[in-house]
Amino acid sequence: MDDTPASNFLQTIISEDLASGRVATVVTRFPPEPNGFLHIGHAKSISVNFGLAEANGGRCNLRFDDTNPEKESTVFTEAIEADVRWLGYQWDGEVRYASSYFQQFYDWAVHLVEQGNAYVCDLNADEAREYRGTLTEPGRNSPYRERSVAENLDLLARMKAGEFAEGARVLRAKIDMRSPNINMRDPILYRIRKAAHHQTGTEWSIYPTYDFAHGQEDAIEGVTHSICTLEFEDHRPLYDWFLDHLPVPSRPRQYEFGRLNPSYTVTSKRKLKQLVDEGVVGGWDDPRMPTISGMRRRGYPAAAIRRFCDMIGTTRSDGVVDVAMLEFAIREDLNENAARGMCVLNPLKVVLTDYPEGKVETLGAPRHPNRADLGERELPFTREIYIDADDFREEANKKYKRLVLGSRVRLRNAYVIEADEVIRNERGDITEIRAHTIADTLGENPADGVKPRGVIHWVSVSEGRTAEVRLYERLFNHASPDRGDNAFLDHINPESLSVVQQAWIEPALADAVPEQQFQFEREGYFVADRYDHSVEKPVFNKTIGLRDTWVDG
RNA sequence: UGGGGUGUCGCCAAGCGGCAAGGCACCAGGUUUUGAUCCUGGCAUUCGGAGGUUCGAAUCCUCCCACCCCAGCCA
Repeated sequence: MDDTPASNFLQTIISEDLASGRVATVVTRFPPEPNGFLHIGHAKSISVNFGLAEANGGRCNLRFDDTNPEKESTVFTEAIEADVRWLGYQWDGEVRYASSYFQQFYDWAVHLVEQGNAYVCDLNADEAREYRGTLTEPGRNSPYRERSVAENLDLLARMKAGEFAEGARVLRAKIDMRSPNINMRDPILYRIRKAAHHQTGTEWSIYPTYDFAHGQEDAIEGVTHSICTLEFEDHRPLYDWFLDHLPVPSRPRQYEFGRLNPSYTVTSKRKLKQLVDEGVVGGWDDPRMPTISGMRRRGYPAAAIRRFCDMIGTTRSDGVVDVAMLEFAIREDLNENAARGMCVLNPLKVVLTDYPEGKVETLGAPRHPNRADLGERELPFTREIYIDADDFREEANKKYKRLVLGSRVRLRNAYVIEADEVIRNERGDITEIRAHTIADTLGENPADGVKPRGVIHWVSVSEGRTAEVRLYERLFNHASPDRGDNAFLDHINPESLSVVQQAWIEPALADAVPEQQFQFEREGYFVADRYDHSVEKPVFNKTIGLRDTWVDG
């Protein structure tokens, strides 16, 4: 895709490391905790980590940071692996698990204790908080801080053996309770958890914290550049402290970049879960969700998501990225690759009075206006057709480029027609339009020089098929729904989903395969639903509308 | 009032002492059997603010301001 690595501060660092010989081969890693579904923010992290490795001839690992058994499960590890693969990336070797290093971590904890750099603390959570101090006040030493090495070793072994209740004791590093960086105030290394772990079962009753695990995981795997988001910046001194005090096999370095915050959406796991739990959306992969599986179901091409991640760059500043940029990337990809078809969402029947009853004329139409390689499709034309009700007016000004009584419009890929008459029901609603074709207008302009006002799409009444079409709009009607705590639910767009039960599609569209993407001409991009679509019962999801610059109605 | 960060066009973002890239959005034209695409042009005398250094500053120095992160036995 890209021949030159994107210019950003991380690439600059890597280039220097490679040039100086500090690093021979770049190794990065994408380290999600398997406690939820991946979202657009993770896509950015994936793009950064895999992208940097790829651009520099290195490797990238997929590693599950599974240090907290209570919230994790294999349904998430499986979903995450699928998402990463779908995005188009392949990790180096086997999937890694922090949990497979548990014994090593424990040995290192013993090492720390032996060196006098860690101790078992009996303070409970509330007491520990109190001793920790505040942002502006230093903390105080735990009364258990000066236990002997022997006692600490004994207590740690018994913690591991499961002798103590959850919360009864923890293992802490002995650093500095007066440090202005709260992470350095004797951070917790191990806590007691009796929960079963999805990988290690009941083997362990103590589990390492993120801080005591992450840098060592990187060191074990030979990760050279450990890239995370800005909120971990304060943890870097601790990350380095462990590497300084442990006999680790390599020396990784941590770098941080600014998290991706797209407008009109939320990315906090808690809030996404709330949307699912409260039934605001249909599930984690609802097409309106910013999850990778949601975007996939919505029809966003993986390549467009990757392109978007490249477009926005990688920096240390935090800001809100306009979703218009994501939308641009999606349209750019789909415009290039999606086959065209016609679908009438709001049907209005047109009878071509001069056209023979029962005649079916098979017209050919290109699948793509400027990609001959995609070939043609057959397009049956008949006396009765459907057009969209929005494409007809009894009268209109010159700017209305659709069908108007007494004037002409081109039927896309077919004839120019002229509307003659409107048929109404008892209530006065228009139920049908009578029109006639203009002779010899297949691929030709009318011989009399009277040009049609515009071009509209259509579907044959007898040859067309019906489909369910799900129309999606933004889930939120506020650019920053994430602000505030629960206020985000007040910004839900009540019209984020509307379903057209019986739209009319041209027959060629019924052959669609799940996840196949199309442009329904003049309407937008649509995808055959990954789960619900079938040839017998076609179901399409609206991915995104066409860019619309029509100003006057 | 502790520590760590960030501030360049509406949004994202290059730039790293030599005279403000690019993309998105927007606006104006052209082409067009999709009001799409495509093409052309426009869009920061100014870089959070104020001082200073220098022939020359978005880039260096000083002070100030705004915003973000940190007080889970979460990651």
